[in-house]
Amino acid sequence: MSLPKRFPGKGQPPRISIAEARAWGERLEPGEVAEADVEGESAPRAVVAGRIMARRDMGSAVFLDLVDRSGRMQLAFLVKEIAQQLDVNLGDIVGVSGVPGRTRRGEPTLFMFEQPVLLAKNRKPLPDTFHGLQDVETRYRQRYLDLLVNDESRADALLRTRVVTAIRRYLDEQGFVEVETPILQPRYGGAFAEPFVTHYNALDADYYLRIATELYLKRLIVGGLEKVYEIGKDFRNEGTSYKHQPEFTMLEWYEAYADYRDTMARMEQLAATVAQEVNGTTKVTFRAHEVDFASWRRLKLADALDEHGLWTRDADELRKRLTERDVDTKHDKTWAQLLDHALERFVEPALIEPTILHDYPIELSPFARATDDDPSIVERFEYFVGGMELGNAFSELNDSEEQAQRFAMQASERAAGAGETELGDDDYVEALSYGMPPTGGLGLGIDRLTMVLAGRDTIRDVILFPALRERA
RNA sequence: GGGCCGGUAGCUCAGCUGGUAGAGCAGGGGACUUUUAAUCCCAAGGUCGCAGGUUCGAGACCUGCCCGGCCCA
Repeated sequence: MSLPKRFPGKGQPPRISIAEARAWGERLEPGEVAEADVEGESAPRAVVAGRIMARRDMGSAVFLDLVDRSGRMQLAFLVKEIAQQLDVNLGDIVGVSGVPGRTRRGEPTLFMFEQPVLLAKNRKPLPDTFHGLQDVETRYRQRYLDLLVNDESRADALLRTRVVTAIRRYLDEQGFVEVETPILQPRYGGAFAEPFVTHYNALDADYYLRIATELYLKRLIVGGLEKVYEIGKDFRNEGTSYKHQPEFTMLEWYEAYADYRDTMARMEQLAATVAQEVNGTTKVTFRAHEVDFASWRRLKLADALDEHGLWTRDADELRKRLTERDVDTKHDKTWAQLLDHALERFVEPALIEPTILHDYPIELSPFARATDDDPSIVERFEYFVGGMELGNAFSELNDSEEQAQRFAMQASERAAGAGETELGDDDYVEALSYGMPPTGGLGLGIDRLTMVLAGRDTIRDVILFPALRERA
């Protein structure tokens, strides 16, 4: 049997969404069906299509639940001959044309007077439509089944697209231009992370999947595009956790003539705007805490560490204090690494309320501009919600000579045993040497933001196809 | 990489102290004239993650491995 390639066919009334058909039914009284306005006209029809998600046989009457992306609606087959010959099952995709109405009990229903058009046959049993699909591994490996039977999964997927749309709308309205920069790069940089390495056959050269968009976007600021952003995948060759995936979606923006204070204000505005647009409120519950995206605390990094008795510029002293707190520091070679460890272990988990942590040590921040009153501290901030970092931003270093020195500083950190450092990028330094306006830049983890807005505990719930090992 | 937990029918789950594999839903057949997790009857459905081992006998106990989850590094 050959199934139709389109529905409805040419010359037939257009398909409407199930939500629209349902609303049509809801305008009628219980027990009522839509009637023709004019004598001699046939009753009005609603043409809809979707997947059959329930079938209830009742003697010579059959009821189906039809589902599309907009919602669910009951179909009633009350004509005996049609009901008895109805040859469709759970999971089949059908198109129908029916008269809108409501049953005696008030359920919006399409009353059917002809057979549905079978558009796709389901040949495998669907997962339990009452309990849904519970096995997390199957949910990730066969996400289509998860989306079909678990309403929350579908809601999360749709919420994520609203997040991205809201971000784009905000930035577009603010005069930013969206750009695309290379994912395959001859050098990687812009973050402290291990790259994925690949090989470019035509050039016979190793290339890297980008770990950040930073350095290309700033080249565009040099080129005069003034306000740019990119939303795209970054790749980091590391393990997974509730907040880590090897490929993840990052927003970065760069704004000429702005500094990190302007960038803080813009981030706060974006966060509140997106939350409001996506959820209708700036308040969300994440990991059992209610937090408000419209209310950000600003805290100096040194003060945050001092609250835990961990602010000192002396590496030996810091190591001693961490060891006293049962932290294993044997992998931390430099002061900067010890500090990072202290931040991650004690400060970050405590930042439940939306918090901006600012003024970072220069060793950890090779692209950020120094503060006016302390050359060892840079105009950089990271921001946190629910004990999780959402992003990182700074007043961009725009002096090419100083940038070259910073790369040299990174090389000496590396020589001292720091594992995560920036490799130099002469091509980037050259770009800066043509002059880059003072610029404020920011990165934002889209997956993590979506997690918080969706109230999900794991990043895998907001990534449709999370990374999994190949099954043997 | 380490520790803990899990993997039984397509799905959701039982399975005791080791004694030969169970239910509900889905799928098949039947009954029922407004049901909505419809209901009722019948039949069918298994590499108990994989491989070894212990035992008269293993879904269960032991070892290794695979996949997933949580925590730690």
